[in-house]
Amino acid sequence: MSPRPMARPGGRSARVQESVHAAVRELVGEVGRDALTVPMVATRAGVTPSTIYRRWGDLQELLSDVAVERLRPETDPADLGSLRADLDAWAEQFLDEMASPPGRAYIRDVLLGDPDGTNAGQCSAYAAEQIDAVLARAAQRGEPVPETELLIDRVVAPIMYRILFRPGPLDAAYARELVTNAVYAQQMEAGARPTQAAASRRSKKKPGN
Amino acid sequence: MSPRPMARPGGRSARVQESVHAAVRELVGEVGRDALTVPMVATRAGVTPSTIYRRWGDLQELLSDVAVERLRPETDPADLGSLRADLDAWAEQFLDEMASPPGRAYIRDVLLGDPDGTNAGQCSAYAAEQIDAVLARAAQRGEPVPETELLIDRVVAPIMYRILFRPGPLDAAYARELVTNAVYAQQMEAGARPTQAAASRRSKKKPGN
DNA sequence: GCCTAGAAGCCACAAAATCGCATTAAGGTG
DNA sequence: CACCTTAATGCGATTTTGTGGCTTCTAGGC
Repeated sequence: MSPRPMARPGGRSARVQESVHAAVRELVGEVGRDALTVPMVATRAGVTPSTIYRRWGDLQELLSDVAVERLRPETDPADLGSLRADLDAWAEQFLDEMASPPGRAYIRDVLLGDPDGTNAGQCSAYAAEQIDAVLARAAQRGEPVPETELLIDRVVAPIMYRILFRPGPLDAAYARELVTNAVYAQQMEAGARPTQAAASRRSKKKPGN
Repeated sequence: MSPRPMARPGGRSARVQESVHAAVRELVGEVGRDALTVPMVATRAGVTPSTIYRRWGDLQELLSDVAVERLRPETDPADLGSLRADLDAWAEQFLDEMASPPGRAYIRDVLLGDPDGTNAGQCSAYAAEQIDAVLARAAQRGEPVPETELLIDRVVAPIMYRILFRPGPLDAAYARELVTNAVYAQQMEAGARPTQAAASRRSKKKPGN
Protein backbone atom coordinates (compact mmCIF):
# COMPACT_ATOMS: atom_id res chain seq x y z
CA MET A 1 0.00 0.00 0.00
CA SER A 2 2.89 2.26 0.73
CA PRO A 3 4.77 3.44 -2.33
CA ARG A 4 8.17 2.46 -1.02
CA PRO A 5 8.87 -1.04 0.14
CA MET A 6 8.11 -1.47 3.76
CA ALA A 7 10.42 -4.26 4.73
CA ARG A 8 9.47 -3.90 8.32
CA PRO A 9 5.74 -3.51 8.59
CA GLY A 10 5.61 -3.66 12.35
CA GLY A 11 7.17 -1.60 15.08
CA ARG A 12 8.57 1.81 14.58
CA SER A 13 8.02 2.08 10.84
CA ALA A 14 4.35 1.38 11.31
CA ARG A 15 4.09 3.94 14.07
CA VAL A 16 5.82 6.56 11.96
CA GLN A 17 3.56 5.85 9.02
CA GLU A 18 0.42 6.08 11.09
CA SER A 19 1.65 9.22 12.78
CA VAL A 20 2.43 10.86 9.45
CA HIS A 21 -0.88 9.86 7.92
CA ALA A 22 -2.70 11.21 10.94
CA ALA A 23 -0.76 14.45 10.70
CA VAL A 24 -1.81 14.81 7.07
CA ARG A 25 -5.45 14.21 7.87
CA GLU A 26 -5.39 16.73 10.68
CA LEU A 27 -3.55 19.40 8.77
CA VAL A 28 -5.64 19.07 5.65
CA GLY A 29 -8.59 19.92 7.84
CA GLU A 30 -6.84 22.76 9.58
CA VAL A 31 -4.90 24.62 6.92
CA GLY A 32 -6.19 23.08 3.72
CA ARG A 33 -4.45 20.86 1.24
CA ASP A 34 -2.85 23.69 -0.70
CA ALA A 35 -1.06 25.07 2.30
CA LEU A 36 0.38 21.70 3.30
CA THR A 37 4.12 21.32 3.25
CA VAL A 38 6.34 18.41 4.04
CA PRO A 39 8.12 20.19 6.90
CA MET A 40 4.75 21.08 8.38
CA VAL A 41 3.57 17.49 8.30
CA ALA A 42 6.87 16.32 9.73
CA THR A 43 6.64 18.68 12.66
CA ARG A 44 3.09 17.66 13.45
CA ALA A 45 3.92 13.99 13.16
CA GLY A 46 6.98 14.36 15.33
CA VAL A 47 9.42 13.11 12.72
CA THR A 48 12.12 14.79 10.69
CA PRO A 49 11.36 15.93 7.16
CA SER A 50 14.04 13.60 5.83
CA THR A 51 11.98 10.66 6.94
CA ILE A 52 9.05 11.75 4.84
CA TYR A 53 11.18 12.55 1.84
CA ARG A 54 12.83 9.18 2.05
CA ARG A 55 9.72 7.10 2.52
CA TRP A 56 7.33 8.91 0.25
CA GLY A 57 9.53 10.92 -2.06
CA ASP A 58 7.33 13.98 -2.04
CA LEU A 59 4.12 15.40 -0.69
CA GLN A 60 2.05 14.13 -3.59
CA GLU A 61 2.92 10.52 -3.04
CA LEU A 62 2.10 10.89 0.60
CA LEU A 63 -1.22 12.49 -0.21
CA SER A 64 -1.90 9.72 -2.69
CA ASP A 65 -1.41 7.15 0.05
CA VAL A 66 -3.68 8.97 2.42
CA ALA A 67 -6.31 9.42 -0.28
CA VAL A 68 -6.41 5.78 -1.29
CA GLU A 69 -7.06 4.86 2.32
CA ARG A 70 -9.95 7.27 2.45
CA LEU A 71 -11.43 5.82 -0.70
CA ARG A 72 -11.49 2.33 0.72
CA PRO A 73 -15.14 1.33 1.12
CA GLU A 74 -16.09 0.87 4.73
CA THR A 75 -19.18 -1.23 4.35
CA ASP A 76 -20.39 -3.97 2.05
CA PRO A 77 -23.04 -2.94 -0.47
CA ALA A 78 -26.54 -3.12 0.95
CA ASP A 79 -28.67 -6.15 0.18
CA LEU A 80 -31.99 -4.91 -1.12
CA GLY A 81 -33.23 -8.17 -2.49
CA SER A 82 -32.52 -7.88 -6.20
CA LEU A 83 -29.58 -7.28 -8.50
CA ARG A 84 -31.15 -4.22 -9.95
CA ALA A 85 -31.92 -2.63 -6.62
CA ASP A 86 -28.49 -3.44 -5.24
CA LEU A 87 -26.73 -2.02 -8.27
CA ASP A 88 -28.84 1.11 -8.26
CA ALA A 89 -28.13 1.73 -4.62
CA TRP A 90 -24.45 1.01 -4.94
CA ALA A 91 -24.01 3.18 -8.03
CA GLU A 92 -25.84 6.06 -6.42
CA GLN A 93 -23.71 5.89 -3.34
CA PHE A 94 -20.57 5.50 -5.39
CA LEU A 95 -21.41 8.54 -7.47
CA ASP A 96 -22.31 10.58 -4.42
CA GLU A 97 -19.06 9.84 -2.71
CA MET A 98 -16.85 10.22 -5.73
CA ALA A 99 -18.47 13.33 -7.15
CA SER A 100 -18.56 15.20 -3.85
CA PRO A 101 -15.88 17.84 -3.44
CA PRO A 102 -13.84 15.75 -1.00
CA GLY A 103 -14.29 12.70 -3.21
CA ARG A 104 -13.02 14.55 -6.24
CA ALA A 105 -10.08 15.76 -4.24
CA TYR A 106 -9.20 12.25 -3.13
CA ILE A 107 -9.42 10.92 -6.65
CA ARG A 108 -7.15 13.63 -7.89
CA ASP A 109 -4.69 13.00 -5.10
CA VAL A 110 -4.61 9.29 -5.77
CA LEU A 111 -3.76 9.81 -9.42
CA LEU A 112 -1.42 12.69 -8.79
CA GLY A 113 1.15 11.00 -6.62
CA ASP A 114 1.12 7.58 -8.17
CA PRO A 115 3.91 7.11 -10.68
CA ASP A 116 3.40 3.39 -11.14
CA GLY A 117 -0.38 3.26 -10.92
CA THR A 118 -0.44 1.11 -7.80
CA ASN A 119 -2.81 3.32 -5.88
CA ALA A 120 -5.08 3.94 -8.84
CA GLY A 121 -5.23 0.19 -9.38
CA GLN A 122 -6.19 -0.21 -5.76
CA CYS A 123 -9.09 2.19 -6.20
CA SER A 124 -10.30 0.29 -9.18
CA ALA A 125 -9.98 -2.92 -7.20
CA TYR A 126 -12.14 -1.50 -4.43
CA ALA A 127 -14.93 -0.78 -6.90
CA ALA A 128 -14.55 -4.20 -8.48
CA GLU A 129 -14.77 -5.90 -5.09
CA GLN A 130 -17.98 -4.12 -4.26
CA ILE A 131 -19.50 -4.99 -7.59
CA ASP A 132 -18.38 -8.57 -7.23
CA ALA A 133 -20.10 -8.79 -3.88
CA VAL A 134 -23.35 -7.56 -5.41
CA LEU A 135 -23.06 -9.95 -8.33
CA ALA A 136 -22.20 -12.92 -6.16
CA ARG A 137 -25.32 -12.36 -4.11
CA ALA A 138 -27.45 -12.03 -7.21
CA ALA A 139 -25.98 -15.23 -8.63
CA GLN A 140 -26.81 -17.00 -5.41
CA ARG A 141 -30.39 -15.84 -5.78
CA GLY A 142 -30.40 -17.38 -9.21
CA GLU A 143 -30.55 -14.11 -11.10
CA PRO A 144 -28.60 -13.85 -14.34
CA VAL A 145 -25.61 -11.61 -13.68
CA PRO A 146 -23.49 -9.47 -15.98
CA GLU A 147 -19.70 -9.55 -15.99
CA THR A 148 -17.92 -7.31 -13.52
CA GLU A 149 -15.99 -5.89 -16.43
CA LEU A 150 -19.19 -4.80 -18.13
CA LEU A 151 -20.29 -2.87 -15.08
CA ILE A 152 -16.92 -1.23 -14.75
CA ASP A 153 -17.00 -0.14 -18.37
CA ARG A 154 -20.60 0.97 -18.31
CA VAL A 155 -21.09 2.38 -14.84
CA VAL A 156 -17.82 3.10 -13.09
CA ALA A 157 -15.88 4.38 -16.07
CA PRO A 158 -18.42 6.98 -17.23
CA ILE A 159 -18.77 8.32 -13.71
CA MET A 160 -15.06 8.62 -13.19
CA TYR A 161 -14.53 10.07 -16.64
CA ARG A 162 -17.05 12.79 -16.04
CA ILE A 163 -15.62 13.58 -12.66
CA LEU A 164 -12.14 13.91 -14.01
CA PHE A 165 -12.67 15.45 -17.41
CA ARG A 166 -15.95 17.27 -17.47
CA PRO A 167 -17.01 20.24 -15.44
CA GLY A 168 -20.73 19.65 -14.95
CA PRO A 169 -22.52 18.21 -11.91
CA LEU A 170 -23.71 14.61 -11.65
CA ASP A 171 -26.88 13.34 -10.07
CA ALA A 172 -28.28 10.05 -8.91
CA ALA A 173 -30.50 9.75 -11.96
CA TYR A 174 -27.41 9.51 -14.12
CA ALA A 175 -26.10 6.64 -12.04
CA ARG A 176 -29.38 4.80 -12.37
CA GLU A 177 -29.43 5.37 -16.09
CA LEU A 178 -25.99 3.84 -16.40
CA VAL A 179 -27.07 0.83 -14.38
CA THR A 180 -30.17 0.45 -16.52
CA ASN A 181 -28.12 0.42 -19.68
CA ALA A 182 -25.60 -2.02 -18.28
CA VAL A 183 -28.18 -4.48 -17.01
CA TYR A 184 -30.07 -4.16 -20.24
CA ALA A 185 -26.96 -4.95 -22.26
CA GLN A 186 -26.34 -7.99 -20.14
CA GLN A 187 -29.83 -9.26 -20.74
CA MET A 188 -29.25 -8.91 -24.46
CA GLU A 189 -26.03 -10.78 -24.34
CA ALA A 190 -27.62 -13.49 -22.28
CA GLY A 191 -28.85 -14.78 -25.61
CA ALA A 192 -32.36 -13.44 -25.84
CA ARG A 193 -33.01 -12.35 -29.42
CA PRO A 194 -32.50 -8.59 -28.99
CA THR A 195 -35.62 -7.41 -30.74
CA GLN A 196 -39.15 -6.43 -29.84
CA ALA A 197 -39.34 -8.33 -26.62
CA ALA A 198 -36.39 -6.57 -25.12
CA ALA A 199 -37.38 -3.18 -26.49
CA SER A 200 -40.82 -3.30 -24.97
CA ARG A 201 -39.56 -4.73 -21.73
CA ARG A 202 -37.28 -1.79 -21.53
CA SER A 203 -39.82 0.85 -22.40
CA LYS A 204 -41.90 -0.51 -19.58
CA LYS A 205 -39.09 -0.12 -17.10
CA LYS A 206 -37.86 3.28 -18.07
CA PRO A 207 -40.82 5.39 -17.03
CA GLY A 208 -40.34 4.09 -13.53
CA ASN A 209 -37.16 6.11 -13.16
CA MET B 1 -5.38 27.91 -22.99
CA SER B 2 -2.95 29.39 -20.54
CA PRO B 3 -3.90 28.91 -16.93
CA ARG B 4 -3.34 32.51 -15.98
CA PRO B 5 -5.05 35.30 -17.81
CA MET B 6 -3.08 36.45 -20.76
CA ALA B 7 -4.20 39.99 -21.19
CA ARG B 8 -1.79 40.55 -24.02
CA PRO B 9 -1.89 37.60 -26.32
CA GLY B 10 0.47 39.09 -28.86
CA GLY B 11 3.99 40.36 -28.70
CA ARG B 12 6.45 39.54 -26.00
CA SER B 13 4.14 37.50 -23.82
CA ALA B 14 3.41 35.23 -26.73
CA ARG B 15 7.09 34.85 -27.52
CA VAL B 16 7.90 34.02 -23.94
CA GLN B 17 5.13 31.47 -23.78
CA GLU B 18 6.21 29.79 -26.97
CA SER B 19 9.81 29.84 -25.90
CA VAL B 20 8.99 28.27 -22.55
CA HIS B 21 6.78 25.62 -24.12
CA ALA B 22 9.50 24.78 -26.59
CA ALA B 23 12.04 24.54 -23.80
CA VAL B 24 9.80 22.09 -21.97
CA ARG B 25 9.37 19.93 -25.05
CA GLU B 26 13.09 19.87 -25.69
CA LEU B 27 14.10 19.16 -22.14
CA VAL B 28 11.52 16.44 -21.62
CA GLY B 29 13.19 14.68 -24.49
CA GLU B 30 16.69 15.31 -23.26
CA VAL B 31 16.61 14.76 -19.53
CA GLY B 32 13.19 13.23 -18.98
CA ARG B 33 10.18 14.67 -17.26
CA ASP B 34 11.25 13.65 -13.79
CA ALA B 35 14.49 15.57 -13.98
CA LEU B 36 12.79 18.75 -15.17
CA THR B 37 13.00 21.77 -12.93
CA VAL B 38 11.65 25.25 -13.31
CA PRO B 39 15.09 26.89 -13.26
CA MET B 40 16.24 24.48 -15.94
CA VAL B 41 13.33 25.33 -18.19
CA ALA B 42 13.84 29.02 -17.54
CA THR B 43 17.49 28.87 -18.54
CA ARG B 44 16.75 26.99 -21.73
CA ALA B 45 13.93 29.34 -22.61
CA GLY B 46 16.05 32.38 -21.93
CA VAL B 47 13.78 33.80 -19.26
CA THR B 48 14.09 34.20 -15.53
CA PRO B 49 12.51 31.64 -13.23
CA SER B 50 10.29 34.31 -11.75
CA THR B 51 8.53 34.65 -15.05
CA ILE B 52 7.57 31.00 -15.05
CA TYR B 53 6.52 31.00 -11.43
CA ARG B 54 4.38 34.05 -12.02
CA ARG B 55 2.68 32.89 -15.16
CA TRP B 56 2.23 29.22 -14.40
CA GLY B 57 2.56 28.95 -10.66
CA ASP B 58 4.53 25.74 -10.74
CA LEU B 59 6.02 23.13 -13.00
CA GLN B 60 2.92 20.99 -13.02
CA GLU B 61 0.68 23.66 -14.40
CA LEU B 62 3.21 24.36 -17.09
CA LEU B 63 3.44 20.68 -17.98
CA SER B 64 -0.33 20.52 -18.02
CA ASP B 65 -0.43 23.30 -20.57
CA VAL B 66 2.15 21.65 -22.74
CA ALA B 67 0.41 18.30 -22.49
CA VAL B 68 -3.00 19.62 -23.48
CA GLU B 69 -1.45 21.09 -26.60
CA ARG B 70 0.07 17.77 -27.47
CA LEU B 71 -3.27 16.04 -27.03
CA ARG B 72 -4.97 18.34 -29.49
CA PRO B 73 -5.94 16.25 -32.50
CA GLU B 74 -4.07 17.31 -35.59
CA THR B 75 -6.31 15.87 -38.27
CA ASP B 76 -10.00 15.34 -38.77
CA PRO B 77 -11.17 11.76 -38.42
CA ALA B 78 -10.83 9.81 -41.66
CA ASP B 79 -13.88 9.39 -43.86
CA LEU B 80 -14.19 5.70 -44.64
CA GLY B 81 -17.69 5.80 -45.98
CA SER B 82 -19.77 4.61 -43.05
CA LEU B 83 -20.42 5.55 -39.47
CA ARG B 84 -19.27 2.22 -38.24
CA ALA B 85 -16.01 2.27 -40.15
CA ASP B 86 -15.29 5.86 -39.15
CA LEU B 87 -15.95 5.17 -35.50
CA ASP B 88 -13.88 2.03 -35.50
CA ALA B 89 -10.96 3.82 -37.08
CA TRP B 90 -11.25 6.81 -34.81
CA ALA B 91 -11.55 4.74 -31.65
CA GLU B 92 -8.58 2.62 -32.59
CA GLN B 93 -6.43 5.63 -33.22
CA PHE B 94 -7.66 7.32 -30.08
CA LEU B 95 -6.84 4.28 -28.01
CA ASP B 96 -3.44 3.92 -29.62
CA GLU B 97 -2.48 7.47 -28.93
CA MET B 98 -3.86 7.64 -25.43
CA ALA B 99 -2.65 4.26 -24.23
CA SER B 100 0.88 4.67 -25.56
CA PRO B 101 3.46 5.57 -22.93
CA PRO B 102 3.73 9.18 -24.06
CA GLY B 103 -0.05 9.41 -24.30
CA ARG B 104 -0.46 8.16 -20.77
CA ALA B 105 2.13 10.65 -19.62
CA TYR B 106 0.32 13.54 -21.28
CA ILE B 107 -2.99 12.53 -19.78
CA ARG B 108 -1.46 12.39 -16.35
CA ASP B 109 0.20 15.75 -16.84
CA VAL B 110 -3.01 17.36 -17.97
CA LEU B 111 -4.85 16.21 -14.86
CA LEU B 112 -1.94 16.88 -12.56
CA GLY B 113 -1.51 20.59 -13.02
CA ASP B 114 -5.09 21.56 -13.52
CA PRO B 115 -6.68 22.86 -10.34
CA ASP B 116 -9.88 24.08 -11.97
CA GLY B 117 -10.32 21.37 -14.58
CA THR B 118 -9.92 23.69 -17.54
CA ASN B 119 -7.34 21.61 -19.31
CA ALA B 120 -9.08 18.33 -18.61
CA GLY B 121 -12.26 19.85 -20.00
CA GLN B 122 -10.37 20.86 -23.08
CA CYS B 123 -9.22 17.27 -23.63
CA SER B 124 -12.73 16.03 -23.32
CA ALA B 125 -13.83 18.71 -25.77
CA TYR B 126 -11.26 17.54 -28.30
CA ALA B 127 -12.66 14.03 -28.23
CA ALA B 128 -16.20 15.33 -28.45
CA GLU B 129 -15.30 17.45 -31.47
CA GLN B 130 -13.85 14.50 -33.30
CA ILE B 131 -16.85 12.37 -32.54
CA ASP B 132 -19.17 15.15 -33.60
CA ALA B 133 -17.39 15.39 -36.92
CA VAL B 134 -17.86 11.69 -37.53
CA LEU B 135 -21.50 11.84 -36.51
CA ALA B 136 -22.23 14.90 -38.63
CA ARG B 137 -20.87 13.15 -41.69
CA ALA B 138 -22.90 10.06 -40.96
CA ALA B 139 -26.04 12.14 -40.51
CA GLN B 140 -25.40 13.77 -43.83
CA ARG B 141 -25.22 10.35 -45.42
CA GLY B 142 -28.59 9.62 -43.93
CA GLU B 143 -27.37 7.10 -41.42
CA PRO B 144 -29.02 7.04 -38.01
CA VAL B 145 -26.51 8.46 -35.52
CA PRO B 146 -26.13 8.01 -31.79
CA GLU B 147 -25.71 10.89 -29.37
CA THR B 148 -22.21 12.19 -28.80
CA GLU B 149 -22.78 11.67 -25.10
CA LEU B 150 -23.47 8.01 -25.64
CA LEU B 151 -20.18 7.52 -27.43
CA ILE B 152 -18.31 9.40 -24.75
CA ASP B 153 -19.85 7.24 -22.04
CA ARG B 154 -19.43 4.00 -23.93
CA VAL B 155 -16.18 4.42 -25.82
CA VAL B 156 -14.09 7.29 -24.51
CA ALA B 157 -14.81 6.82 -20.82
CA PRO B 158 -13.93 3.12 -20.61
CA ILE B 159 -10.68 3.71 -22.48
CA MET B 160 -9.66 6.57 -20.26
CA TYR B 161 -10.71 4.77 -17.13
CA ARG B 162 -8.60 1.77 -17.97
CA ILE B 163 -5.64 3.93 -18.84
CA LEU B 164 -5.84 5.83 -15.61
CA PHE B 165 -6.95 3.19 -13.14
CA ARG B 166 -6.02 -0.22 -14.42
CA PRO B 167 -2.61 -1.65 -15.09
CA GLY B 168 -3.22 -3.94 -18.07
CA PRO B 169 -2.56 -3.26 -21.74
CA LEU B 170 -5.25 -2.26 -24.23
CA ASP B 171 -5.60 -3.33 -27.82
CA ALA B 172 -7.50 -2.27 -30.89
CA ALA B 173 -9.98 -5.10 -30.52
CA TYR B 174 -11.16 -3.58 -27.28
CA ALA B 175 -11.80 -0.27 -28.98
CA ARG B 176 -13.82 -1.97 -31.70
CA GLU B 177 -15.79 -3.89 -29.13
CA LEU B 178 -16.72 -0.68 -27.37
CA VAL B 179 -17.82 0.87 -30.64
CA THR B 180 -19.86 -2.18 -31.49
CA ASN B 181 -21.69 -2.00 -28.20
CA ALA B 182 -22.28 1.71 -28.50
CA VAL B 183 -23.60 1.57 -32.03
CA TYR B 184 -25.72 -1.41 -31.17
CA ALA B 185 -27.23 0.40 -28.21
CA GLN B 186 -28.03 3.35 -30.40
CA GLN B 187 -29.80 1.14 -32.92
CA MET B 188 -31.89 -0.26 -30.10
CA GLU B 189 -32.84 3.17 -28.92
CA ALA B 190 -33.57 4.41 -32.39
CA GLY B 191 -36.41 1.96 -32.40
CA ALA B 192 -35.38 0.86 -35.88
CA ARG B 193 -35.72 -2.84 -36.22
CA PRO B 194 -32.11 -3.57 -35.36
CA THR B 195 -31.89 -6.73 -37.34
CA GLN B 196 -30.98 -7.76 -40.84
CA ALA B 197 -30.89 -4.36 -42.47
CA ALA B 198 -28.29 -2.92 -40.15
CA ALA B 199 -26.33 -6.13 -39.95
CA SER B 200 -26.02 -6.54 -43.71
CA ARG B 201 -25.20 -2.91 -44.27
CA ARG B 202 -22.38 -3.38 -41.86
CA SER B 203 -21.01 -6.55 -43.36
CA LYS B 204 -20.95 -5.00 -46.82
CA LYS B 205 -18.88 -1.98 -45.97
CA LYS B 206 -16.47 -3.54 -43.60
CA PRO B 207 -14.51 -5.70 -46.01
CA GLY B 208 -13.10 -2.48 -47.42
CA ASN B 209 -10.85 -2.16 -44.41
C1' DG C 1 4.98 59.82 -31.05
C1' DC C 2 3.72 59.78 -26.13
C1' DC C 3 1.28 57.28 -21.99
C1' DT C 4 -0.11 53.60 -19.41
C1' DA C 5 -0.34 49.30 -17.55
C1' DG C 6 0.81 44.70 -17.70
C1' DA C 7 4.63 41.68 -18.06
C1' DA C 8 9.48 40.45 -17.55
C1' DG C 9 14.10 41.16 -15.38
C1' DC C 10 16.87 41.30 -11.37
C1' DC C 11 18.31 40.58 -6.81
C1' DA C 12 17.88 39.44 -1.98
C1' DC C 13 15.74 36.52 1.05
C1' DA C 14 12.97 32.53 2.74
C1' DA C 15 11.77 27.94 2.37
C1' DA C 16 12.32 23.48 0.58
C1' DA C 17 14.72 19.42 -0.63
C1' DT C 18 19.04 16.66 -0.67
C1' DC C 19 22.97 14.26 1.29
C1' DG C 20 26.35 12.13 4.38
C1' DC C 21 26.92 10.35 8.65
C1' DA C 22 25.61 8.86 13.31
C1' DT C 23 22.10 6.47 15.96
C1' DT C 24 18.22 3.58 16.85
C1' DA C 25 15.54 -0.41 16.85
C1' DA C 26 13.16 -4.72 14.28
C1' DG C 27 13.66 -9.20 13.34
C1' DG C 28 16.30 -13.09 12.80
C1' DT C 29 19.87 -16.41 14.72
C1' DG C 30 22.26 -19.41 17.67
C1' DC D 1 17.66 -14.31 25.75
C1' DA D 2 21.70 -11.97 24.15
C1' DC D 3 23.73 -10.84 19.92
C1' DC D 4 24.08 -9.34 15.15
C1' DT D 5 22.60 -7.45 10.90
C1' DT D 6 20.47 -4.05 8.56
C1' DA D 7 16.71 -1.15 7.42
C1' DA D 8 14.92 3.05 9.09
C1' DT D 9 15.17 7.32 11.46
C1' DG D 10 17.47 11.54 13.38
C1' DC D 11 20.43 15.41 12.70
C1' DG D 12 22.79 19.11 10.56
C1' DA D 13 25.29 21.10 6.56
C1' DT D 14 24.58 22.24 1.90
C1' DT D 15 22.21 22.90 -2.34
C1' DT D 16 18.35 24.02 -4.77
C1' DT D 17 13.97 25.96 -5.33
C1' DG D 18 10.37 29.33 -4.56
C1' DT D 19 8.86 34.23 -3.21
C1' DG D 20 8.59 39.27 -3.01
C1' DG D 21 9.84 43.98 -3.84
C1' DC D 22 11.38 46.90 -7.02
C1' DT D 23 12.98 48.43 -11.58
C1' DT D 24 12.90 48.17 -16.51
C1' DC D 25 10.85 47.16 -20.74
C1' DT D 26 7.31 46.99 -24.28
C1' DA D 27 2.68 46.22 -26.50
C1' DG D 28 -1.37 48.59 -27.40
C1' DG D 29 -4.25 52.74 -27.03
C1' DC D 30 -4.69 57.72 -27.54
